[in-house]
Amino acid sequence: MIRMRFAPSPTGMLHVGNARTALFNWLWARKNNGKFILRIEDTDMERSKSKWEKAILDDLRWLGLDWDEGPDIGGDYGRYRQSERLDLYHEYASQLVKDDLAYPCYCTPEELGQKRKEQLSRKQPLKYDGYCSQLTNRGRNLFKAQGRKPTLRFRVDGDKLCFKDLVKGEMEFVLGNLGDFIIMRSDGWPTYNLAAVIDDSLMEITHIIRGDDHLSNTPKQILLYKALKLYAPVFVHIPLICDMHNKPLSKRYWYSSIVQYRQEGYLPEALVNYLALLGWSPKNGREIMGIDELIDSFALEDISGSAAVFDIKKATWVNSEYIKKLKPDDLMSACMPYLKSADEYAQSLTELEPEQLKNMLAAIAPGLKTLKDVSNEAVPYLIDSIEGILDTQSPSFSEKDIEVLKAFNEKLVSADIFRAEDLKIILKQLKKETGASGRGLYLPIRLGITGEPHGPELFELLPLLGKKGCIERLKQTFNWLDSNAAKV
RNA sequence: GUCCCCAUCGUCUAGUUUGGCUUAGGACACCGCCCUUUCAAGGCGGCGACACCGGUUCAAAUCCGGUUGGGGACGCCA
Repeated sequence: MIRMRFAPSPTGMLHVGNARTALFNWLWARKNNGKFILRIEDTDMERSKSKWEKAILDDLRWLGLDWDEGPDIGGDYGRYRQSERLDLYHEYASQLVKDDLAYPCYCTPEELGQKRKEQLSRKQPLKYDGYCSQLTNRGRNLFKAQGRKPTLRFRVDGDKLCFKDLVKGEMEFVLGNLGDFIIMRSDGWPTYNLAAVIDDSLMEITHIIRGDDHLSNTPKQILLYKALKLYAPVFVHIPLICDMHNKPLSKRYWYSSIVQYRQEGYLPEALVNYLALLGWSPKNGREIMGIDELIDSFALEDISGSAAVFDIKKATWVNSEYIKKLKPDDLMSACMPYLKSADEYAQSLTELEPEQLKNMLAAIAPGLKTLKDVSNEAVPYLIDSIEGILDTQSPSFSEKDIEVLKAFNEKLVSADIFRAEDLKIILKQLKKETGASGRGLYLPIRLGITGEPHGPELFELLPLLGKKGCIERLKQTFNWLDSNAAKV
């Protein structure tokens, strides 16, 4: 049974990088009919907040990355918050002390900082000098008498350590430049390395897919697995995601946290699709892939070894592809929240007849990059009054344009029915009578009816507005022109 | 300072394991054309890369060494 995990620390929003890590783990679990476990690594009491845990869970759900075991639903492998597993860490840590594989260290953070500074200025490798590893009982008692609370350090022993990483290949680390490291804090809480090792082993995690910033932690962890006689998982270190300056993605950019994508109108399936393409690509070269296809073609051997730059333009393109594929009903319900939270124009759309709104949205869908665009794209075509738009857009009409508009208005008034075919005939006649064609014909009509120079196909739009709607809008435009004579 | 990772178009990448099939393929972006008697959408096309130096070889993007560049780790963060 393949058991994968995602183990975020609740110290902030779910980021794009973490989301991709979660996704890869999830994909591998689902592909192998394995389990996907969510574990909260909240051993940093200072920074961990339950509101962040909640936010992360929300984002994962939104992305569609569901878990089989986790803090909210439990599971057969015990508690899923590290803060609730303290007894386990103590148990294993005291075992290490008993075996003399770990020892109490009384150095204070200040002293350690000082030592580090000196090593740096002497251009020496940065590592713990092992001072407390030599401590006699008397020395220990002396520190205790001072009221110092010790940390626990793991004794690093041996000359080198090898392991295989599924992406990076055979790894070899020289242990000589690794100092004894802290596994238990002076306040009795474990550090990341200890807690993660114990949990991954007890939870029988088979593969760990994580960012390659953890690559140099891995030797420490393997040392711990060995010392604790615990089973170690397979390591898969994936490259980081960078911004356009080639720095690991930071919160500096709005698009680095997942929650932003909800607000900006990205579809979760689209984001998942794009994220999957960052550092991985399928053998067949396909790019737009639904979740099932993603699961089907995902393979660890196709993960790239080099860092990827997050390209918001491509992410947006993927999103627009997904919007185009939406069925009218789904499109409408997907757009609704964005219409409701937009300005009053957009809100008035939500009161339209569902059928009419659906048709309108379908007409503008091909031009949407994000769902949020819907308010900008749709409003000008759907509201009854375009006076506000005319005031803000202030389109300019030539004399010829106005002539065309007036002629168009007359044709409309005398038109029997008004469908796309009727419109075509009307325009044909208009062209003949006014001599206007192409841009000279279409643009004034678009402006006169919508106030905007861009928008969906007129042949779809105008029939939806209806004869009455078009005439009403033209009337508004004529009025606007009269009161803005200077602009004509 | 020490250790580790990475290096193909502006970006994501294919090709690298098993050297020739590659005038290095695809996608985004950009540009142009076509379609639609408009914009967008759509179709077609263009631009555009093997970081550098050496070695091995009949042959190297592909193997080896070095250089440079970028990133990571060295924390009582994860």
